[in-house]
Amino acid sequence: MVGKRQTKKEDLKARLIVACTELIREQGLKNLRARDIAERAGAALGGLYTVFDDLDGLILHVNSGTLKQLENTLNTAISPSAAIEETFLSLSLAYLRFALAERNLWSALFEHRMPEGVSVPEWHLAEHAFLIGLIAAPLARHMPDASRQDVAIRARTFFAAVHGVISLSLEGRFVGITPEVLEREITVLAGILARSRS
Amino acid sequence: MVGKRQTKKEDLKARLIVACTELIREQGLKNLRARDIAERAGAALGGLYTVFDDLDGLILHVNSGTLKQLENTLNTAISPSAAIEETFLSLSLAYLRFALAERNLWSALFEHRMPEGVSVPEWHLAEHAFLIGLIAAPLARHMPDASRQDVAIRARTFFAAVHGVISLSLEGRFVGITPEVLEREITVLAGILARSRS
DNA sequence: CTCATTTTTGAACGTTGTTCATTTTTAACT
DNA sequence: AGTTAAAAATGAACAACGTTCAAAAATGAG
Repeated sequence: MVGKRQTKKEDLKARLIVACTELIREQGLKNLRARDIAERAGAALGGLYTVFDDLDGLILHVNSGTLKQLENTLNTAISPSAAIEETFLSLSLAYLRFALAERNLWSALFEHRMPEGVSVPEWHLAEHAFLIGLIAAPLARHMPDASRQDVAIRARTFFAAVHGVISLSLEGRFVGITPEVLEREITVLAGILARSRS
Repeated sequence: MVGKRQTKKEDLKARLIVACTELIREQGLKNLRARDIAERAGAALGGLYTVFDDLDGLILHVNSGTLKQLENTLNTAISPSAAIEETFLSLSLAYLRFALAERNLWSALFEHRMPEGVSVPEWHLAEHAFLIGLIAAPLARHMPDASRQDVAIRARTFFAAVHGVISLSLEGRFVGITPEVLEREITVLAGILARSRS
């Protein structure tokens, strides 16, 4: 049997992650406060620092959960046998809709920065890999002479391109465009990339 | 003749912008401190708030200067009569090199967020327009049936795509790639976009 | 039940951005 | 030049933040 000590600690950790996720979802990463998290989790302020090194550690776990959500969403949006045009289109639109539906959680994935000198831990970097894999699979069939690594790099490029369009739109930089136009542009870009030959 | 009052105020404003620019360039937006800016500008802490509403106002002016620098760099990178492939390639590579050379100032352009509820002032949003214009000019020749606005939207999409690739790389998300590979990927993407027909 | 150990707590600390009463500077007017 | 009201500069003080830590509460082995 697991001791009451460890049980309570894991419970606190889970409550903190839930509270932090909700607060980021509701108010965005920039308005996140350690005191708000502790209060919503029903814990003392100091408790947060008995589970995580600092706020960044907690945010990393929230982002980890968001990535898992995103992975599920994207996985159910595609069928492995579909043509590359259809797969790119489905992935891009599913990504766009996820970003729109969970704007703050999605933004936190890319807005969050580690403090000076500290880099993102390896276990969290690795969690991004599925995004590349999703694109690399159909792309490999279009790059039969390329190495596995080159396909992965190209997949990363294509993801970053679509991500950039969505990101710059939702950030409200430049003059804003309507969601309908954004969806159209994403559709066009996904088509261009799917049909491309370098 | 202009009064000593106004002269000194403008001088203070200029010194603050220079100091803030240098500090962002050296240490990045995240490590920017109001006290450091005032000290480097040779001013009292409170002086900052007699010229700008808050730190965000000052950062906006720094970003304004960075955009002007970027505009000069990109303008000298292209020739108006060149083919679209060459123009897209030159612009993309010049943009990449600017981002690499002034990484922190360039990052600040996109990392900076206004406080809750406050939106970026119109005069600063308008300063981004040249980026779209640079791409829209050659693109219009490839979209003869499209309206001026549709061309601008597509130009924005293409910029965002290239920007996304550079942005995600320099942020160090996912597994990093070397500058050479990044340059290759940017070259490939610029070619794909230049040759695209939707 | 006892009590040494672990966990939880929230007051306190150092560091932020911002404000404001005070001092200093400016320039219009005798 | 001297006077003085207005403007500007100053830096101590304030509120709010992330983080720490001495003290209190909870735990579980004997």
